[in-house]
Amino acid sequence: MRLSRRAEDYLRIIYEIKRDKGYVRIKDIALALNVKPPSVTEMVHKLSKMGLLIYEKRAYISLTEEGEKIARNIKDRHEAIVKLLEIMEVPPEVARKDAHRIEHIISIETLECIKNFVRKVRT
Amino acid sequence: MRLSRRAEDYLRIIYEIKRDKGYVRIKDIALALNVKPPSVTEMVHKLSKMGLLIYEKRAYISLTEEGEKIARNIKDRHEAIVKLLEIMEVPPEVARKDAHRIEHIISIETLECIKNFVRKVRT
DNA sequence: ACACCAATTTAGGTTAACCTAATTAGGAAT
DNA sequence: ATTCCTAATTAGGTTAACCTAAATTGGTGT
Repeated sequence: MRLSRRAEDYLRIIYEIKRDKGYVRIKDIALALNVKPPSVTEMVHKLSKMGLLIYEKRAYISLTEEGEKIARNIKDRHEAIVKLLEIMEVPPEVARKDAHRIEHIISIETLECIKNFVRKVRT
Repeated sequence: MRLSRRAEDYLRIIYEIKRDKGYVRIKDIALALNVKPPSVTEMVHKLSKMGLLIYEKRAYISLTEEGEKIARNIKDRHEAIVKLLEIMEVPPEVARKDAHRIEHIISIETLECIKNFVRKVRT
């Protein structure tokens, strides 16, 4: 079954917090996504049930292989879009913000075209 | 108050149906957006309360100035994005589909940059 | 005038994602 | 051992956008 945009956000943020901080807790996610802890608990349970992360009550959170794969895929999309927006001279903070929204919704085909385009122009 | 993405979809579709067909009814919108009539009735009431369209029970639907302005703005965004994707050699149907999602979420700044870029490259 | 039909509305769900307020758990400090 | 604090959970809403099933309406044909 297809993941919701929001679920993808959670996975990406968990991946980034892990990378930057070494461990991930409910609070960190809530802070990063600007939501309240109960919302995080709820989503984390859902993702856990889907086999995308491991979570035991009041413990640290870690992504499964599957979950990490998805998170990295989203980041990949993100980076391609940011580069594209940079080429178009969008100011960096705006580019980051917009990329975070666009990353969830473009098709694979479009993503590939963007990557090619960036590669070509970038020489 | 800010419009939801979905509300923008309704406005754009109403605008297009009006242009192509001359009049707009609940059924037409339901068909175009692939939702059931009760959902349309509900949203149309909401948009009517917001002053974006005129609707009396079982009558035709028409946009107000304000509503039409928004609808045209969305279409404007759409076209800019489609052109951009075309430059990147995204197949037309894919471009249209992705543009419909992207049009709702990019910032004005990014939109302006896209327009400039398209203008520049297009020469 | 009546009966029928297609379009619409009403009534009453569902789901995803959020929230607040109140409770519980576990670790640190006295 | 008790207290305290922070983090997390539970319980119980809310909102937006959808749905199905049933009732209503307005126009058409006889």
